[in-house]
Amino acid sequence: MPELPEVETIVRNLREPLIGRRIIGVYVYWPRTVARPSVDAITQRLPGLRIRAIQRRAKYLVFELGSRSSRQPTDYLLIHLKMSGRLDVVSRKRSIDKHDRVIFDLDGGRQLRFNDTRKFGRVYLVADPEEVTGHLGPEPLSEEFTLAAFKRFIAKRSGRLKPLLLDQAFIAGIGNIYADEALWLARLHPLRRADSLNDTEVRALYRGIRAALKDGIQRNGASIDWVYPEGDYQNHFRVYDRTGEPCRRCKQPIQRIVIGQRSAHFCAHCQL
DNA sequence: TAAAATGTTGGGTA
DNA sequence: ATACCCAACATTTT
Repeated sequence: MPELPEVETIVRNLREPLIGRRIIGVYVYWPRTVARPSVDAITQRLPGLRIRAIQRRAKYLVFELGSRSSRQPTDYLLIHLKMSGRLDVVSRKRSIDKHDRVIFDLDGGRQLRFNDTRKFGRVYLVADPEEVTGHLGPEPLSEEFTLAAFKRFIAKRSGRLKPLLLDQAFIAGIGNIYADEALWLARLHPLRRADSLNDTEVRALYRGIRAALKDGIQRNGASIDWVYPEGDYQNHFRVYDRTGEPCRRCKQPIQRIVIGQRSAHFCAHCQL
């Protein structure tokens, strides 16, 4: 479900209740949710570790864990929510939900519950987050992601823009909503070829990507269903989920086509 | 009922 | 190596 802005919002909201808490137990209800090292390993290794910091890399949540003696090597718990993953901090007295997959029991009486209807989400316990995130492209909102850097990356590609934006090895964190929104902002058609863009269009795409993601974060992400309730960006979509509705620039109806097994929404009149 | 859903990966083809 | 298609993962909602 969530893309970069939603995960960023989730991370910001989890810091207050979780940082400083100690994990005292782990319960796994759907073993395949534990990607690595194994169910046995996480249930044995996590208890006793304290949550030192929570960061985001692309769509991954990265929990930095440490024990009391700070000389011990740090462990990292990574969580990818995929399509329907949710993280709830609740009292341990709360009844277990049908879709709770992994529960982290914390000191202080509360629990972090990884709830995931479709079971696509995964947790990883690793010594180095790069083991999981090493293949990802640059963070689009980082300082290193300059226009000059973007020009270098896109110069190596030739495919259609929509799948390219969804390619996490090209840029990390963009999903179906923000890809469509970025292309509308850039006035570029989702089927345009990366190697057909002139300098002005590359710059427009760079700005569109950053603007869409920043706008999403500012509005706490997008909430389309029960999975992620706290956002407001869904009320500001320009194209996503607006098939047939008027383009906010030219009033022509928004089109929906399928590209690479995913829906793409765009304005055929002002995206060329 | 069929289709679609904010995601990723692996296999096969060209 | 890159591009692109399909299937798989699994469940709920429209």
